[in-house]
Amino acid sequence: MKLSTKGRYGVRALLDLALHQDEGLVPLKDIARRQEVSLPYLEHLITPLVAAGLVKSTRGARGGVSLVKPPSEIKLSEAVQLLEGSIAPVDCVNDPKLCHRSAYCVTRDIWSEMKNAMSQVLDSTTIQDLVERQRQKGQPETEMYHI
Amino acid sequence: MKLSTKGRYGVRALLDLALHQDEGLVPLKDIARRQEVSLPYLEHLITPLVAAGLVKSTRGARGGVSLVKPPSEIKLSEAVQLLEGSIAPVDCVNDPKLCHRSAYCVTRDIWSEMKNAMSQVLDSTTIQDLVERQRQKGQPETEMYHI
DNA sequence: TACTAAGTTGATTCTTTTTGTCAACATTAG
DNA sequence: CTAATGTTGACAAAAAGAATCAACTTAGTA
Repeated sequence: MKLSTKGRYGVRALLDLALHQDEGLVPLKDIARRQEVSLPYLEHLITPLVAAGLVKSTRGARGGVSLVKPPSEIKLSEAVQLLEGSIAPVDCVNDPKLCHRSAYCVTRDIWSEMKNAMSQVLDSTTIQDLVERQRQKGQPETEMYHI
Repeated sequence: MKLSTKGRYGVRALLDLALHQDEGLVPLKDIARRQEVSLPYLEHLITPLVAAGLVKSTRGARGGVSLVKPPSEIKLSEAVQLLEGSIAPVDCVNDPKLCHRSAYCVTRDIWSEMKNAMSQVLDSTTIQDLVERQRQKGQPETEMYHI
């Protein structure tokens, strides 16, 4: 039941982007540095978010990425879905036809309940919520880390 | 966020075992056949359950496995923990020291909430609950599948 | 116009995890 | 004694995860 780095880094990238929105276009390089992720990898992480229209990218000098919607309208469920695919613990929860036992399988019902429990958390949290929590905690990113 | 076959097959094996408790010791071979899992693989799945004292095994002819506790006292959280390890979406939820960002990381808080949501489902469901659901659904296993 | 700083895309690679299999062994009933 | 079972550890094939690299496109700017 582990989240991959796609989901973890991807959500952090969105949060980082939201925190720096006011500075205009944010270069991936900056996000990569602050979030301690390699730039080539971040480029791949951001791809599905751009494809889905959650993030807009601008090429060229002074380019970068920006959020298309306000952070308050970006649910974590949406982001995680794009980054990781379905959070269902087992695929048969989404598509019963994948397993011929589905109709009589009671464990499948439990995995479905787990999915719902997770969805409830992710549906009720937005990037804006993360922004506010971050501002309360302070130290929004690693910027003050100069070794 | 996928459950591995260990968790899925393992919980099904426990349910199968609970459904056939009254027949005395249940050979792994029978569980493997009904649950459509290879016997050598099932042997490995059952190992942590035996080691934890959840399941008792008896070698030799007419041997097999049996539940140590009544099904009503076996929480799914306990079973899944043994089969899969922690359900925390990220390891830093269990051990903040794993990541130097933990203290200021708000995404970690969200993953922690997800873990709690999942735990709530698994803590409140026992193998006995599965047994009862299965009896209501009928067709407890594949026994009536003769092609 | 050239140059440079970006994002895009696809191929490739390395590592780890998953999902098993196999063989040798230990134990017990009959 | 023998057959049926569980135990253990080594091994391996396949898949997924986690990147890296190179070639390309685009856009600002000197």
